[in-house]
Amino acid sequence: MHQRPHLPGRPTPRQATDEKESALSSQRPTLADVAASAGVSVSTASLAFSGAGPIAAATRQRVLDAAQALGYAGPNPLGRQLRRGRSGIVGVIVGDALRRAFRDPVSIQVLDGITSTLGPMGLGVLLIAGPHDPTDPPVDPLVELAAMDVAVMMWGGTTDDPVLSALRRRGIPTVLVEGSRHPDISVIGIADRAGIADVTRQLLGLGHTRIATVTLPFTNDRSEGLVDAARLDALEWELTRRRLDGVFDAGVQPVAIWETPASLVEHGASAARALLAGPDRPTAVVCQSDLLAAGVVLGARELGLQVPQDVSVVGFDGLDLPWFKPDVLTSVAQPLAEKGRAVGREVARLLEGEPPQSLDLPVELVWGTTAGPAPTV
Amino acid sequence: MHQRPHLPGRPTPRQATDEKESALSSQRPTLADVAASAGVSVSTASLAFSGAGPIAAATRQRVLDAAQALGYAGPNPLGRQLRRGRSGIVGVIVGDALRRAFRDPVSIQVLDGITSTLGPMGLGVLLIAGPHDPTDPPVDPLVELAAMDVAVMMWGGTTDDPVLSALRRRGIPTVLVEGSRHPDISVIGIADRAGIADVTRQLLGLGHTRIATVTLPFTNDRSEGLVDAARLDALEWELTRRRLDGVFDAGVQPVAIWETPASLVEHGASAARALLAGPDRPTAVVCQSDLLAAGVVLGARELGLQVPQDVSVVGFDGLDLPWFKPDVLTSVAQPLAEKGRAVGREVARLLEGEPPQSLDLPVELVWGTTAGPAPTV
DNA sequence: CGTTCCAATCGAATCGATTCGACCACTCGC
DNA sequence: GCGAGTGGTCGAATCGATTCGATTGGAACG
Repeated sequence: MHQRPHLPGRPTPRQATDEKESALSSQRPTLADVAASAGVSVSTASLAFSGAGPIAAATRQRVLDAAQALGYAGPNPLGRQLRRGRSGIVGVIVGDALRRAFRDPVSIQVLDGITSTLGPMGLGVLLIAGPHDPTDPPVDPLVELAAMDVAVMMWGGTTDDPVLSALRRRGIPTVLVEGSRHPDISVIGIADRAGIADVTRQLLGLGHTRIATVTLPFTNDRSEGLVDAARLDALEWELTRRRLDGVFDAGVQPVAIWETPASLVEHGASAARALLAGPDRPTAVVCQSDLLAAGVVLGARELGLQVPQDVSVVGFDGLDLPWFKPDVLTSVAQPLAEKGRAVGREVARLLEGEPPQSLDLPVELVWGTTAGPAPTV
Repeated sequence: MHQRPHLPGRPTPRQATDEKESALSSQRPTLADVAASAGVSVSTASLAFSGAGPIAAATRQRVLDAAQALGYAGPNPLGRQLRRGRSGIVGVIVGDALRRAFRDPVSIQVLDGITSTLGPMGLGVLLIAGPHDPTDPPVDPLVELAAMDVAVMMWGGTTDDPVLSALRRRGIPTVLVEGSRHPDISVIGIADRAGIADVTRQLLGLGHTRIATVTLPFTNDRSEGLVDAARLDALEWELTRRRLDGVFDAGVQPVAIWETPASLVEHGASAARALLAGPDRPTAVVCQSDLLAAGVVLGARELGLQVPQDVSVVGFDGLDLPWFKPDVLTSVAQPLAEKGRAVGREVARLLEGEPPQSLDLPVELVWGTTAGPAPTV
């Protein structure tokens, strides 16, 4: 693992200290080389690049020319970072393997909002996968080892999340997206519980009495199926619980609670196949995400049911799904990009040394074509 | 911008050098603090953490205990990185704003392959957006400034890409995904040209004579519509050209070439509306991606056409689109995750100091339900 | 009992920058 | 003509680790 031909990294430590520096200059040039070549001190050369301090235009140009001649592409970020005590990196931990996490447009849009806010601040996003494969270590080594000034956890997770405690141990300020309220941690959330309660009440107003609900995962173990009382007790994910509570808040006792292993169309479809096949099927299904809802609609159609004539379906997120056209999901829309931007702003605040501040964004009911009056039996 | 209350970063530079070190230890502890507290030298303390060298178990434990007591969470990555000359970071530049780039499952799956290969090697992925908004600077500042050991460009781009030259200037080894063959740069590609030629020949064999093709973007300017000779000359993206050449290779002169601004369902749909409305419509459409193909199918259905009875549609990528069920796109499947893994392996090679090595992965024809014999007129 | 050898430990150099305070000419104003 | 002020430059300390070579103590060996 050591004796490779010629690494870009550290070469042999025996540098010709008493030789002419530029003699064996196959190494990458440093600021010191540039300074020497320009005939100025290192500090002056630094000034030429950073612009932090007074410097004569001529000197500056001389340094820049020398840099050009030596093929020096600017100060080494590693040196700068060590000195500054900042890496300029924000670790973003997504709640799953990337290919699964990002099949959900929700994460993508939030991530886009985050990067577009952080970018102009000179911060980069380090992508870290969350816990997924049970054979993996519970926390990605990057969480323990990578340099980051702030961390963002893209899924609220549970309160005693090992990732969260690792970050805490390292003293890395953290922003939770849709987590549970935590005393000294920033949580950027949405009014999902109230939003779900609202849309559920609308369904009640339309005469629905047999209402089922299709939920996001309860825990990391990714199981699928009908939820009984025991399972309900085992619910760990705060997000799932909040949205479920929204249904309860409307005074509804669902005729069925179906847990899915991920927010994906196919899992909505299988939920539909299970829930809507029997004779006493529900007349409305409240889903905790739009992808699930879309899946339920597709599944219902497979069964020969019409939406919304035979069954109403509502989702959550307010996604724009081009392949769903001309139908439009009835859904509780959350401001996805704004959520990302809010995260970005909170990251900035933390970097400034401000205390954590949580925030709840509003949601908005979007009445589409997938929900309507309960069928008259 | 300077006088904030208490930053996590560098505080006041006036440290009590002649004081007791642990006196005003509100600062984060360093390895030196731990060493002092454990009564060993800094080098020994380092050994206790890195395990690189012989150390007595008892000593090691003493250091670890001291660290625990001080709340020292392990060596500061910044110091380590500077010393090692490596940041452990791989910059991945996606070809667009994240929200657009990642609406395409192709990028996501490749990215997943990359991270899952890089992760076990202790490397992290720094996400960098490619050029998208024309008002933005042509290269993201991160490309110029961020610390990275290797860069991956997720879209081949053009040969004289400004991002590529910036990386070159910085001397950062680079891996191109689906780029044009470059002498001293690693390119991980697929046999897309041959694959498209193959599927096009199949269409010929099925009696199709009027074949149109729907392409990926020609340039960064994101225009949409029929391509004339002038526009064909302006084609910059190598990827688009290769797949187009595949059609030509089969001896087909397309009755229409339609350029889309991105690989998205809706752009496929508008292509269909434009291409399939007239009386002399093509009987087959070759699309450069599956999302485009799916869009074409949906668009065709909107026009009242049946697929594949009235028009055959083939795609490229071999995606699994749950919402497209029970239909299955006829497509040229590429090994997406394997592509990502190949990128990861090549990154590893470059880090070892090996010379760049390019690679072409095979594709496989998947015959689905969206292509069939040409309609008998 | 004197060597030899090895494991364990330490000191010091080093990575590549930033930044503070000192210093040196100048110019300006009186 | 002299002190104050200032723009420009430099030296040196510093960030937090890693690592090489030297040193030490004790066990094994002849």
